[in-house]
Amino acid sequence: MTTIIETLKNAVVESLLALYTQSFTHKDFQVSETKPEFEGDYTVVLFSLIKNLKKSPAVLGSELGEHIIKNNESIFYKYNVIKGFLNITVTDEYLSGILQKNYNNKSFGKKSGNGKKVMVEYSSPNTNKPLHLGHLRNNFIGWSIAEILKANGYDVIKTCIVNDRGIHICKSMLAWKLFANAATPQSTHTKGDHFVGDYYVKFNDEYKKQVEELMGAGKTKDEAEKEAPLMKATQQMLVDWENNDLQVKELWRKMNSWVYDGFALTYKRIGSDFDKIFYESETYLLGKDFVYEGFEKKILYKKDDGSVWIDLTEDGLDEKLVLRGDGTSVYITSDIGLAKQKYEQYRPDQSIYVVGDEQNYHLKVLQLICKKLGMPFADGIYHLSYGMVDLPSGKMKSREGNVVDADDLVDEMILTAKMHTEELGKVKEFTEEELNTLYEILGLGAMKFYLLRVDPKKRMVFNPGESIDFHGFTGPFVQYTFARIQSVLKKVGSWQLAVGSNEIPDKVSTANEQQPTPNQLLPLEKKLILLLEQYSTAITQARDELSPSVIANYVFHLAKTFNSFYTEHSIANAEDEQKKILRLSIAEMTANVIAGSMQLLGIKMPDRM
RNA sequence: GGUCCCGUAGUUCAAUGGAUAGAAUAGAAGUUUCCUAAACUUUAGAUGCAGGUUCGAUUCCUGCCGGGACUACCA
Repeated sequence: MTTIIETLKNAVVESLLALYTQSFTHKDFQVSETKPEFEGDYTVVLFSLIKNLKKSPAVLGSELGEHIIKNNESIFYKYNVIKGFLNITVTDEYLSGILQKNYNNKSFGKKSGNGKKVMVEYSSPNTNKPLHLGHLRNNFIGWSIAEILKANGYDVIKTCIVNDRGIHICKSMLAWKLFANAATPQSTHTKGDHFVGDYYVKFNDEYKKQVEELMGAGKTKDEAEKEAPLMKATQQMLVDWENNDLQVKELWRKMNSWVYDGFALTYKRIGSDFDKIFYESETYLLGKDFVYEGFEKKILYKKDDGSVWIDLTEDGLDEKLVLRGDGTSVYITSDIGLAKQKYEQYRPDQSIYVVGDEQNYHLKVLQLICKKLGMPFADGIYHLSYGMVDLPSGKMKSREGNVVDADDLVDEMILTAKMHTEELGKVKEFTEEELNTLYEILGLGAMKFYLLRVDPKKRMVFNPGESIDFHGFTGPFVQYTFARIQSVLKKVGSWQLAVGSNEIPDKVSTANEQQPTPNQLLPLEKKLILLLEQYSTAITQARDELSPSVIANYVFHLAKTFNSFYTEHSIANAEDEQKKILRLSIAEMTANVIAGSMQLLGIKMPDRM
């Protein structure tokens, strides 16, 4: 279905050709919503056209307006020109038609399949510590982007690379071995990922002590850090791991399984899931084979110590190591290998990496090397770079112990939802189970909305006090609007059955014939239908910008407008039966679009709250 | 040092080069015999500084000031 904005753009292009025999494209001019202080619904900005056409804005505007209306009278019926702006009004009949056709169409605004496949990699945790606030932003963005792509007709594969090996994993393993006395998550009643994370912290504490001791004995900091027994033991453990030492591998498997159990709980709770999980332990050796190719193409070169490098200085970057002197691969190498494997297994047209902006350089290097090697998937790599989440006090630093733990935060949000709900006392007859479900829906809704309402590219501040707010530009605000609509629809209950959706068009069109006055829709009614019609535009824009915040802003605006409408006009007790049906249709369609939008953000809707 | 990002109401966020820079929250003042007041209405409050590009700049360019990230044979 063509949106009103597209229709208007087409009409402008057609009119320009018909009137002045000059062709323009959609990109040559702008169409936006008309500002509320002017009359009209959509505005064509004429400035960019007047140069080529050698017309004054006033003349161009009226000639264009006249022509557009004459040729599209079912959609546009009135115009005015102010300065360089042509304001056009949409007919009530057209908007009513959209409403009648779509008020109970739950897939309204979504696009049908376009045959393109996109892979979205997100989350990508380390198995040495529990998830924190930053991971939550990553997870919510990744999940939402996948939904937004689906709504735009893409075939989406959600994936995750688990960083389950390496020196950092060995640190928690070693600490457990030395200090745990064979304790387990079960024996200590601790969630597995937190349990292992505690030993990672323990390692760092003990390591720090050793380093300080050595420095007290006259060593420099560098020497002390290298010579500390714990560090040496960790490095030995990594070597043993790579040599498939049975005991080390067994310990590694055991501790990782604890972490996976913990992650599974968290993922389930926050609603994250993946179609395919890659494990670094299985992919870290990949990527070495491209080295030979690279030598042949004279892209890579060897240094005296046997290490292999690529020179990216011509592209404004540095020289980058791809293989160590001993022939083992580094991060970038296995990432290239993984990228290749992804391509070979799934053949996506595009591969989106949801990765923090501290890795901008790394991802740039990754894509550039792939390009230089002539990999077919190189151009499809896209880094969806998101900013860090700061606290009001500044950056989260695990060393300073001010990391916001994901599980704690979820608990806190749900608890806050509970307190608010109990205070308001609107759902007293809910069962225990219904209440718990409601608290989760509200708490998670508040948290997801808070983290997704900001453009991913931007660094954002997480304010514990404000984020728990359930008023204003928040998830619960939108959820509340939805619940209210459900309440009205439930109360009126039988309207669809009694009236029948196929009867509505007759009634409205009859009314139109009898009453050709253009003011059939009240301002807020019209505003809402216009907004609802823009849903698919928001979905498209969210994809173009790869930003869930577009949806969050849209749905908030919609809910806000509906609340004004709800306060201003009675739905169930409307002036007459026709108005009642109109408003019920608006309410139902608003509820559907709200639920659809929030689904794109991974947020569920309560029927009551 | 080099590369890149960011400076918008007290605070947190908006604004493909377009009309009088929008919201939310905190502040002030109101709205409940009537579909859920987690709501609605009114009010006050901002583009770091200095230039440039043009009909028009929060947006593009240059310089300065302030904040941040990256610049590992860690991942």
